[in-house]
Amino acid sequence: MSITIKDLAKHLDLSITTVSRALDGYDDVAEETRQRVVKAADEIGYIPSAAARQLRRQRSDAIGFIMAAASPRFNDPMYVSMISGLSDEAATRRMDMVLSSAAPDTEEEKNIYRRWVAGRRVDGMILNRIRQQDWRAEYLAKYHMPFVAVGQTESAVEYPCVVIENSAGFASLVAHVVDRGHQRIAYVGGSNILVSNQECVEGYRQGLEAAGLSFDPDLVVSLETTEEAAYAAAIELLSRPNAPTALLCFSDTMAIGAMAAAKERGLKVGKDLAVAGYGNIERSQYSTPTLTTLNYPSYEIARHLAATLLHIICKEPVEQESVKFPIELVVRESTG
Amino acid sequence: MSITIKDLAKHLDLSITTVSRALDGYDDVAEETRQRVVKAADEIGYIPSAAARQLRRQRSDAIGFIMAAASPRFNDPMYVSMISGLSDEAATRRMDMVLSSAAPDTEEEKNIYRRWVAGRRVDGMILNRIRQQDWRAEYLAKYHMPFVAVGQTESAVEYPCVVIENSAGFASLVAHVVDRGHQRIAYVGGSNILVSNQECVEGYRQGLEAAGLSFDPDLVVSLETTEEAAYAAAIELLSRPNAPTALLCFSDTMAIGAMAAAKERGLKVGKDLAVAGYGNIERSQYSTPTLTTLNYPSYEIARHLAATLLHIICKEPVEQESVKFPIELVVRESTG
DNA sequence: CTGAAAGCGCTAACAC
DNA sequence: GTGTTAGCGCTTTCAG
Repeated sequence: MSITIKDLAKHLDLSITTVSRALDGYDDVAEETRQRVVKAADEIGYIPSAAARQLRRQRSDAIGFIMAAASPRFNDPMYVSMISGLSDEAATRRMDMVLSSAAPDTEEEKNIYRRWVAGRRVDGMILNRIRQQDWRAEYLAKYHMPFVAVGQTESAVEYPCVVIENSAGFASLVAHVVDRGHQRIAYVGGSNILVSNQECVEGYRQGLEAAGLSFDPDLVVSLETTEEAAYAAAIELLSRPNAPTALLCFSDTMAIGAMAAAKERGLKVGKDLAVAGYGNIERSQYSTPTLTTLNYPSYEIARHLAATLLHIICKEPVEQESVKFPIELVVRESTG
Repeated sequence: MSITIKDLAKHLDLSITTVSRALDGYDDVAEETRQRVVKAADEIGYIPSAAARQLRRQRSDAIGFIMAAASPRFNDPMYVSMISGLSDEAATRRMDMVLSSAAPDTEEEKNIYRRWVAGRRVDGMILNRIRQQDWRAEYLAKYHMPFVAVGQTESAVEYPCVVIENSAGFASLVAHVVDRGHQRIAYVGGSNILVSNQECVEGYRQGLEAAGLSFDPDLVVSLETTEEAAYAAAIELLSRPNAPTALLCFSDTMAIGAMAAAKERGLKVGKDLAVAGYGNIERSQYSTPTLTTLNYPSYEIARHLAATLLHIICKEPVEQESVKFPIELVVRESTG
């Protein structure tokens, strides 16, 4: 089949041991020999078999990531920068990333975990969209598979994560629209299963409190994180007798749906109605009107996550168990 | 470490051979035994080690894909649907996708290929953005690594691919703007190294010819596929004494850059100037004005590519060597 | 129908 | 410094 270490050893008239050690840069091999080996390996095009090496070393040199599939063929554009960040960081250590997508909490998702974890296909995993009770964290902990995540669950398992300042972000968003004169502010949220959504609600509540406004549960909705769901919810909210004048959304995509609803209802966004999103995806700066949002630095977050995970895998000390990522307000036209 | 086939065999008081065969569904094992084995494997949570299996079977059960990294932290949003399509299709065969990103024609890119191909980390590769002289195709062919691609190179290597009707697409785009009354039409293109760009130029030329307009090389520019590059080029084009009144761009991102240039020059897109893109990315329907573009069904293309590749890997007959994907015109505000 | 044994390609003790 | 040897966990002949 492919060219193996045996071929190379024979070619050089050396034992495979010596070849292996020379290539791995051990110091108990004569410098001259090492050079000969490296040169020959290069000429002959020898690359160690990943499978053999993995089997022997009990390491796969790969990290795994699973995208939360929304509907088939549609996934959040944020994933591109996330994935780029993860694979860029992995590449710095000559590691690979193995990727899949699955709908959250499905049998399909579990199967991938089983394949990857019990089958030792990866050395570690990255999780995002952490859920309140997240079986993934428990599963990985149980199998001693290193992992890092965006956000912390409620479960007992401890793991390194990046903390996104969702509460502070939404509080600042509330402050911003209050400053623009709004009093009836709604929160168009995502699934309550998501920890981040709950944090956003909390920030929303804090923001209201800080502004001396009362929290009205009727102005908080919990939806699927899609444009359509947000559109429908916004239509309903805006049809109420005492309709809100500001809609703060859990994602930019949802905000865009909400803006469509406003247009449908004959309201001018940025004037009659304030709309804001979360994510600062590219679209948000090209929508009409341009969207006020909270910036979410996904590439940087991903690099940090991967770097931390690689530290753990390589048993290097991890600087900090959790690092905070500030979320900053990006003011554009949609809030006037 | 993890639980192995040996443990399971001991637990059942069977030989590992029988266990292996029972699990792989061979028919030369007693039905009763098979059931016992399957049940025990499930209870005990046995999953075969990926590395051991790969080593023995000389297959990795994974396909590889490398994104063309533009600048660090920025990658085309089209990749999300592409990657989703690839991994969804791979999942249907319980295969994984290994992913990386690298700038085209760099040493980094070559290193990944070496690792994956010579190291047998993948069973096949998917290529997009095929280049005129594409070393990747030659390299993969040389190492007998199965692959499929978006588009065909000029090199001698034969491989299955999807053919994107770039020429027909751009010809229809020209026809459309001519129909809207434009006579001086420029092509704001991508790198000439890309086969697809050349095809677009060809379609542009055909479209002009069909409309009885002459081809002016000065109205064709070749750039990096970024918003910034297109912005700069559009500024230059629009400053000319005999400026074009229509800009057809190689990508939606470039078209958005061109629209920004038009605004800068005080031109009203859709009225004074027609702009069109290619890709039909999400942004294109939320830009101001909304963008006329050519739809590129990346999810479907990806699924088809992966399906074909998996056929080849599994040595199943491939229906057709190359399949054509039609590119359809999506008319929006930017062309009036 | 089931088991014994070889070996995929590599690394890591351990000898010399 | 270098070679011999024993496995990593699995699949697959080949016997029985």
